[in-house]
Amino acid sequence: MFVSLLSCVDMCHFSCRHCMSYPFAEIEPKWQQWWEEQGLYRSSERPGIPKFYVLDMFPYPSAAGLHIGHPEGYTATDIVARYKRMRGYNVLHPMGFDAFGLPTERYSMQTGIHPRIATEQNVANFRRQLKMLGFSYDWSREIITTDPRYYKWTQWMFTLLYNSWYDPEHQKARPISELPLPAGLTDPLELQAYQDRYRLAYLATMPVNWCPELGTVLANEEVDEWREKGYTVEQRSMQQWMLRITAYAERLLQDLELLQWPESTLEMQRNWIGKSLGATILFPVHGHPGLSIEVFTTRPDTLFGATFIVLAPEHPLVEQLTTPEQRPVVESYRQEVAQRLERERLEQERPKTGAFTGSFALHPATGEKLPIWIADYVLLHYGTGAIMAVPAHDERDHAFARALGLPIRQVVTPVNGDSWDITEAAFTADGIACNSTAEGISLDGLPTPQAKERILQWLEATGHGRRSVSYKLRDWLFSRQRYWGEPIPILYYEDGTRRALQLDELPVVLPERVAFLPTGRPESPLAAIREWVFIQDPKTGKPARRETNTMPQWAGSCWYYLRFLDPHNDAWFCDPEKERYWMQPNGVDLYIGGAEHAVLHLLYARFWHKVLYDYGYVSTPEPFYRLFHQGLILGEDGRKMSKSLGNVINPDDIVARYGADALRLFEMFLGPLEATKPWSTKGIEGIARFLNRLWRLIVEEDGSLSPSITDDPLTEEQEFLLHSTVKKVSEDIEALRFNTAIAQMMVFVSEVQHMERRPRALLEPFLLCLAPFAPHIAEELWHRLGHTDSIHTQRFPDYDPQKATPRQIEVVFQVNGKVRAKAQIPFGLSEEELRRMALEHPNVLRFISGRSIRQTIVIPNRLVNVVVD
RNA sequence: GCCCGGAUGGCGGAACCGGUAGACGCACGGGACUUAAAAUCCCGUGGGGUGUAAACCCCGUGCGGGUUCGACUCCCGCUCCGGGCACCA
Repeated sequence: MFVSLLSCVDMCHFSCRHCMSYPFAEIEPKWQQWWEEQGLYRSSERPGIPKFYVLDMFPYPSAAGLHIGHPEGYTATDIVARYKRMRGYNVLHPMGFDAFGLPTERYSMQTGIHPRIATEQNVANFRRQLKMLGFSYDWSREIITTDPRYYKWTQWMFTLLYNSWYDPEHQKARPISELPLPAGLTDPLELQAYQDRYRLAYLATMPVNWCPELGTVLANEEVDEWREKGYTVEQRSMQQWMLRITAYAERLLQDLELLQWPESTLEMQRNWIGKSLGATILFPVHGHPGLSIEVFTTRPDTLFGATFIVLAPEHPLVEQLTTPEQRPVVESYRQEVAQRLERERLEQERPKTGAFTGSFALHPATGEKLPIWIADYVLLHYGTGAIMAVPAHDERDHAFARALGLPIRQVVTPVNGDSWDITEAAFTADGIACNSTAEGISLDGLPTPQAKERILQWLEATGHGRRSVSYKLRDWLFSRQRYWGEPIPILYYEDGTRRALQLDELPVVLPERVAFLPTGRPESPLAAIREWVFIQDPKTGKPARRETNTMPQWAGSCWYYLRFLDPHNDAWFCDPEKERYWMQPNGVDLYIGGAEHAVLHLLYARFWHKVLYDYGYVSTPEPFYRLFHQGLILGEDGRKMSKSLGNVINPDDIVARYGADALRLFEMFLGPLEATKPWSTKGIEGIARFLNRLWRLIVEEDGSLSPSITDDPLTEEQEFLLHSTVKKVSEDIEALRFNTAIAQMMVFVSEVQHMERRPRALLEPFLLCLAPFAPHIAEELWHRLGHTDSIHTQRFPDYDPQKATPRQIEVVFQVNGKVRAKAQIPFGLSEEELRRMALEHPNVLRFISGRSIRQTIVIPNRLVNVVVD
């Protein structure tokens, strides 16, 4: 009985939903097919017509299919693309797939399905889902980064980097052949080693994160993710390809000025680049004539407070500086540190440890002997890998001095003259210099900024140091020991020389037959395919070995926005004329994607773009001028959607139940685009109601056109409703405030619902406003109203500012800032008239009686505030 | 620890340049239609109070101050939440 009752309710629910909902399941695929047949969203260069390039961050096609978060950003760009088209712009709105990467390779290891096949399947599913949502992509421009016709150019760009050096004088990349060489450098291996120090892509041996189970190195940002899944990650020293992104640090920082990006993202990039101004100072080593330790500091004004020197444990001078007596201590400390690196480095306030080398440096101003220590709180890769320790004015140095009993000398006092207990804590703020006098130099009494300037001049004049700049940014580790990535196009010869392949030799195609299972050896599965690795080089006739490492996942996304401009060109990555047409003057005009790419993809792509710019291959210094991040959509429970929590919403289910238009509208209505906000199943039902109400304005229950539709001219009220709606919707689209645009459209529908006669002149412009948001229902109703051409090729309606202002408006009368009365007045009523009305209003009189009026403030069309004693 | 965001009804949110706080949606309550339900439509809904009623009053945008005729909005000092970086000299 219970069961039958349930099924009855279910059936009723089911059948009612079908008879009451507009037929989205029919009309959505119908129009999608029609649009495709008509080629409605194809774009081509049309000189003289203003262009608009609106781009999504293309997805990684996982086996799980589209996540509910994908349609959020994609709908936003689609609304803008459709709106701009209707405004007469030549819009480029492409889509593709970023398909190389570890997740697919892992999937293949588990299922035995070849990554190429798995990618094809996943892409097909993603493409189906994207088409189901009715996005206006120009699918003829689709690209997939794993296509050899695409990655040919990714490989070519690598060779461009390899064949370039950064000329600091001209501040740009130049061909390596133009690198000035030292006289007498003729040996090929020596020449190669010399050039390697300048190439933008170079080999370096360094400690990396190696995961034995995965059989690959991992990027630093990937380590935590895999450790959480139970994999081990260890440090290994391996030879790796690096990209010299640090050469571009200053330009990457400076050009952020050109961009309209979220402040948080700009800030993250600035922090990531991490520019510090300061000085490098030379400390001669006692007993080693001619040998100096170079330190970097941002506080040269505290030079007189330096009481010891600390080198990074891996610093190249440690060997030479360690005295025989101290060797055992130093050696054991270095080993301890090397092992510690393998453990988590996360322990926040690790106690300071170190070892004394036995040597001393000489203070450049006082000649005092300063002990030279090594400690792991000094990092090899930042600054010069060595510091002058000023425990009085640096917290870390203070902690170290306290832990090891080293002297602390105060050389800066608080500006306000307060005393400061320097043994208790470091004083790190700016202040007034003291105890800072030696022969020929004194800083005493100078405020910190002036003290810095004085000491810098002294350092430069005496040759003890110079102004310098340091960046946190490090070079980009670019190789992976993976199969599913772009092969790095390098050949090695038996004599130790190597060369990058030339354009006519690209692409280096990924061999199809491969064993994916990790070998346990620190090399790519490609290394096992001997017939692919070992070849006779056709250009030189010499036996050669291919590079078996592949590129990281980020490579393909570094330039895809350029390939969309000319996706089928086999002769060049992008025709220069097409590049100029679509990229001038502001590159990608709108780029929307997740904030998780704030520093990785968005920094890497900017770097590659600048290299291409230096060669004149692209015409703008930056790729993406306006960037926006869509916020995360949480599960209905307010937690992040995840399979294990069971709160994942699948777009396929939503579209089946409510239609694509409802999903699109709802994701935009949820809240501000950039906000994190929870999904709500009840909420989408509200959107479905709105669309049904709209449908019933025009279509009768039997499917015929509503008899309420007339050819009447608009009344004044109707004109106001229409023009204020057009104004609100167009302004909100430009500002990406889709939630409030939809709210206004809801107001419109509610009002029209109550009209017995519904003029076409009211409904049709409204459908044009709705078309970018809900393209299917707008197209269907447009056709039902008798049109035969597409609504999406119409002009977006203009509004008349006069008609968008109401005739009557409510104003408030305040007494001392409190609302005491309201009144309906004609819009634009004069200040005098308003003031008179306020002062005559009984409720106002009641509050001002017996008091004297000090002031009356009149804000036309808004309020009158009467200020009384 | 440092850097960036944010905090508004029962919930998601709105309020553009300092000018009616709570648009729009959800949820909830009442009503109409219906044998009944669903769907649909109408009315109400920040909290408290006075009044038969029409109305009217007080409080209210995380907390404490300030500027202003007037503050969700600006300034100073906190609390909590989210994100990023993290021994960067």
